[in-house]
Amino acid sequence: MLSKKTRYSILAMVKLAREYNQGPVLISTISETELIPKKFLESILLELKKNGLVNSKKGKGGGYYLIKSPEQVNLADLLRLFEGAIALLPCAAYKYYESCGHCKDELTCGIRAVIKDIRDETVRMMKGISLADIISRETELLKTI
Amino acid sequence: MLSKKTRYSILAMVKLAREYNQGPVLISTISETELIPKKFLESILLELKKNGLVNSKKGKGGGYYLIKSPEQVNLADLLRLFEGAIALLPCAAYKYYESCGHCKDELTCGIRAVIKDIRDETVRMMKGISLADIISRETELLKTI
DNA sequence: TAATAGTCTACTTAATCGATAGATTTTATA
DNA sequence: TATAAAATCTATCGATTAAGTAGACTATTA
Repeated sequence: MLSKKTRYSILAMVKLAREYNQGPVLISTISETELIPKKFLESILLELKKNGLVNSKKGKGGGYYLIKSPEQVNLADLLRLFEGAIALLPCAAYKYYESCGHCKDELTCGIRAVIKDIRDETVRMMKGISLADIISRETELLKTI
Repeated sequence: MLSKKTRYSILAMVKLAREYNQGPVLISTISETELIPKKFLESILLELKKNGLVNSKKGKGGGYYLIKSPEQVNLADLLRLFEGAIALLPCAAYKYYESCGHCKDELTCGIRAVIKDIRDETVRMMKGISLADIISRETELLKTI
């Protein structure tokens, strides 16, 4: 289950994607439309900025905006930022690898092997989902009503 | 990332699967071979028992053993027991559904839609992985050395 | 009737999550 | 150039959960 922090970051990024190329969006606007506690959102946006996903403008007319286009931001990058590894076990992780310390030999560990399979498929799927995909999915679903 | 509890439960279940039909296995044996703190393991095994995955025998010659065959126990069941929902968001969960409280309409929420896709595929994979699969995977890997 | 082995109740400790408060810095514009 | 608007920084807080421990109790079997 994703942490609130990760959820809020997805909500905020989708919101910024909807306003892409329409100037900066206020923290308080995001906070109000997405129902995210403002102070908490502030720290999330700062972290997103530190990691090069968004940029900000201070002062009047300021706010936050996407650096890359909605097509270029995928779920895998976003999740890794706040959740760390995508794999279910550290020994099966790619970017956050750690030994599990339980099996005798990692290379022949059956548990690691199957968890790695799951991770590979999950990462493949997540990399294939961009902010633009989420938005277009939304408009598709609206048509079906 | 899986909790220690879930990891230990997988390790313990795979161990019991290896000893399937060879009589009960002592808690202390599992604790020692799998490097799991004994007292912690006790509570995990009790929970597995309460949920009908294992059974136990008290007194001399006692211990724990699998109720179902290693082919019949899959990762999805095991994970759900200790982690709760497999989905990354409660609104995308099947067995542990909860509203997220952020979108206006769940049925047209793009985030929920893509997270649900990921969940469906994850569950499909996990259901396809049994304790027997993990063990046979291990023997396969041993051949490649 | 001992020894064995699982069961139950109750803590504890540390870490993490989610959130808030308030002071500070930067910037646009009137 | 003063002022209002916004982001930024520092600090802290309470609640919850994760992980693990201690010890008494109960059931079984040789």
